[in-house]
Amino acid sequence: MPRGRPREFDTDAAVERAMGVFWSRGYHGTSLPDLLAATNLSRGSLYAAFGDKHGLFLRALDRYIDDALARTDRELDPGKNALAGLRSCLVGYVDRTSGIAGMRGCLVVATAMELAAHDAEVAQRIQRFLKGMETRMTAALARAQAAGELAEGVEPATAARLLLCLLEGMRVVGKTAPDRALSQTMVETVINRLAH
Amino acid sequence: MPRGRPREFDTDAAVERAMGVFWSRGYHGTSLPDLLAATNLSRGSLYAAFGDKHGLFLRALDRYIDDALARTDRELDPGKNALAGLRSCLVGYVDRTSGIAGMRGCLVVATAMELAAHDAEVAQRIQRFLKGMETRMTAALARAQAAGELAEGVEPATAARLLLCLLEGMRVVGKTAPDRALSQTMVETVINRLAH
DNA sequence: CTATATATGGACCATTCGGTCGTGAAAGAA
DNA sequence: TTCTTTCACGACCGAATGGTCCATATATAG
Repeated sequence: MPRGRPREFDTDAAVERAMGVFWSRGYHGTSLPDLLAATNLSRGSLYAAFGDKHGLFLRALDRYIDDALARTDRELDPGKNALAGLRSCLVGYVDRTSGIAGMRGCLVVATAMELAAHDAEVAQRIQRFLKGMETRMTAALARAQAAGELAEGVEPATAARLLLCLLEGMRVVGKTAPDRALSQTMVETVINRLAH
Repeated sequence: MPRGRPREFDTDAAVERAMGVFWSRGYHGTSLPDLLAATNLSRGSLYAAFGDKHGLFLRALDRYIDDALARTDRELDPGKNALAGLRSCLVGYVDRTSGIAGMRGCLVVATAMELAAHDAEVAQRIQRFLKGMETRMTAALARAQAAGELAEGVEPATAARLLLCLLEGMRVVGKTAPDRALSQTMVETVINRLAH
């Protein structure tokens, strides 16, 4: 059994707060003082717990990706209707890419554009997220197809890639053009075209 | 008539080289020495010509956007068939988001994610690009519809927003998942669904 | 109690940041 | 020629960067 003073701060909470800072400022745009203020940690504690800025960033990115994939798993729960799940997934993105929420953007997309080309550890995580989303949507579309709910000639893999690009594109467009109504009808149109 | 030594360096060429650096490293990831090396300018010359780093960045961003919109104008030339123009536009994005080219990414998308939320001058330019792309595609779709080439129930404005999100999403996905074949069939599928 | 382990806060480090300035060379216009 | 303008080079600036270290306080285990 370990002796001595136990860890007093909540590591997960610190990661979550750091995630918020990286999310709104980007990796290079976030300074150590920014992170110290957000986490309420001292320099020594932060470096002892996470190694360095990059290590903390990876932790935050992992956290973000885990959350996003878990939410998608909930929305595309195989127990529920597949098409309804995809619809709620898309509608969720409409919410997250409209108005103020839309301007917050997406940590994965921002990180992909900022670091993926020069940072293999980051690139691998981005790939994990994108592949994860794509396979989940492919599976949901396949279930919809098996249930006879898909329109003629709709290939699950192809449609999943389309939805993936659509979702990530919404995050980009949502950064400055939060036209909620048009996004909403766009998503409905896509779903209606996919379904029969 | 002006007297004295004439300007010896090509301002536009310097902007273009700076654009390349910002493109691959991002705004915060690009240092003054990076820009000096890329442009072959001295510190004094660069500041005299562009004011500061931010000013040079805006010039580079404007240049990038102008180029992109001009290319789209060429592809969606009203003199040609509208649907064929849209197809070549999408195919061009497949090229630009696959393999090595895909990993280069897009300056507009990267800038939107990195700076748009905190920089009004940047946000306005991102909006100019997105609006410009959307209106051009809306117009092309309207021409296709007028020519009776569009499938039943396809609304130009809605479809244009869909294509806009699709294209920007391809830039994101292309950063790490350069699956050319799937992108290609996805684009073909979309066009075929749009057309009758 | 003592020993151990973990926190804090801040001093401190070398490096790099964006930005300013002055000197001197170079070249066209008068 | 002489004047004027623009360039390159590099020293220089204060501030901020990411990162290390240490003295101290505190709380638990033995």
